[in-house]
Amino acid sequence: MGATPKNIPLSKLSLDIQNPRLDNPESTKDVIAAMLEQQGNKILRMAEDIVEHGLDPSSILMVIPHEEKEDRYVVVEGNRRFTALKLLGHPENAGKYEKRFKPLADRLPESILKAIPCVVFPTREETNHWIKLKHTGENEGAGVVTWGGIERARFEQGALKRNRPGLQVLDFLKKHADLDGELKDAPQKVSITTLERIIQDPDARGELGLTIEKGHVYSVYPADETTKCLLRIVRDLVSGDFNVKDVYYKEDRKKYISSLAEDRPNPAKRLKEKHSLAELPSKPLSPTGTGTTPTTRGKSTRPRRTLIPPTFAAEIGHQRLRTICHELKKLPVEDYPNAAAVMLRVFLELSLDHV
DNA sequence: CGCTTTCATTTCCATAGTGG
DNA sequence: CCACTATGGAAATGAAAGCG
Repeated sequence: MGATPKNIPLSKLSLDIQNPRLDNPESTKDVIAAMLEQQGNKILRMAEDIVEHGLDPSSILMVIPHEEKEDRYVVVEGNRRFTALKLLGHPENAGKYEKRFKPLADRLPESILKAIPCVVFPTREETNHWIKLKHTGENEGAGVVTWGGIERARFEQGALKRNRPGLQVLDFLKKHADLDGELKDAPQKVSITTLERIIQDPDARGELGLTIEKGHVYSVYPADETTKCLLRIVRDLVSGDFNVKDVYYKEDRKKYISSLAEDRPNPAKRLKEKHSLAELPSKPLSPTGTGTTPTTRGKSTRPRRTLIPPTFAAEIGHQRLRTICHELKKLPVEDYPNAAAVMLRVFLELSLDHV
């Protein structure tokens, strides 16, 4: 152990000859040449970003002491960043990219190159684990788990100002519909770009009674009509046998929308005014259950959706029976009436045999 | 000119293949 | 026999073209 943070000037840092991105370079000159050869434009882009925003403070260079030269360090992690910095310091080494690095170098505040935040490790071995985590994927979750479409959309809508229509649809459904059973984690599972492909098609929008202005989604139908059809679409999206290719081209989308049939909103119920999906008040929990106010905690007022109540407790000695019981607590009867019926029969017959 | 649609590139995923 | 890797194909996303 003993990784210590330290600010080191550019002049005291060396490129790593053993950089895994490169195939056997001889000298640091080669390293730079090879890095530029491999990904010149990416490094240029990074240099631009550094000039504009400075160095990413959350991600510092990992260095180890130089083997020969006292007082110098070798950069073992962050070589792309370091190459960008080095070329910002000495654009004359950038070969064919020189002309493009020069103006960037002129704009770079000098202080940046004087003290580059690094973390010093005593030996290369001690860096291996951390480098692996950064570069070899998720590592069962120990490493970097990259964002999917939904996470990205959330970020774009939240932190950046860009509105994502798909996200508004999902948030709307979370507020206004009971997402349970197969749809419980639908908001995480749907491919948001596919959803947006549908609702960004003007013809589809017309059928669904939606409009999008500056990324904000509006509906001209009452909430329950909107919910009905959006829920259907989301259900299709997570159903497994549905993906982009079903709505890839305009013609596909047309077919798909008409296949929604009565799940489309009823034109008779069209409202005069459009309203924003985001601003609709939440729907009351159970519109029908007025008298029996379920203020008491404990029992759920929601109608049961499975054959065996999920709370049902029984000691079942038989392995297979136990798992069948478990499955019957999860299988939504509405959606799988036959499977549920057959399973129940098997469950009963096996139970009798077992007794 | 901005919004749609189509095309191209990148990324993801499943499966066959390979070696321990 | 199992676990891991390479590979091809499909899907998602980004970019360009097209259209009104």
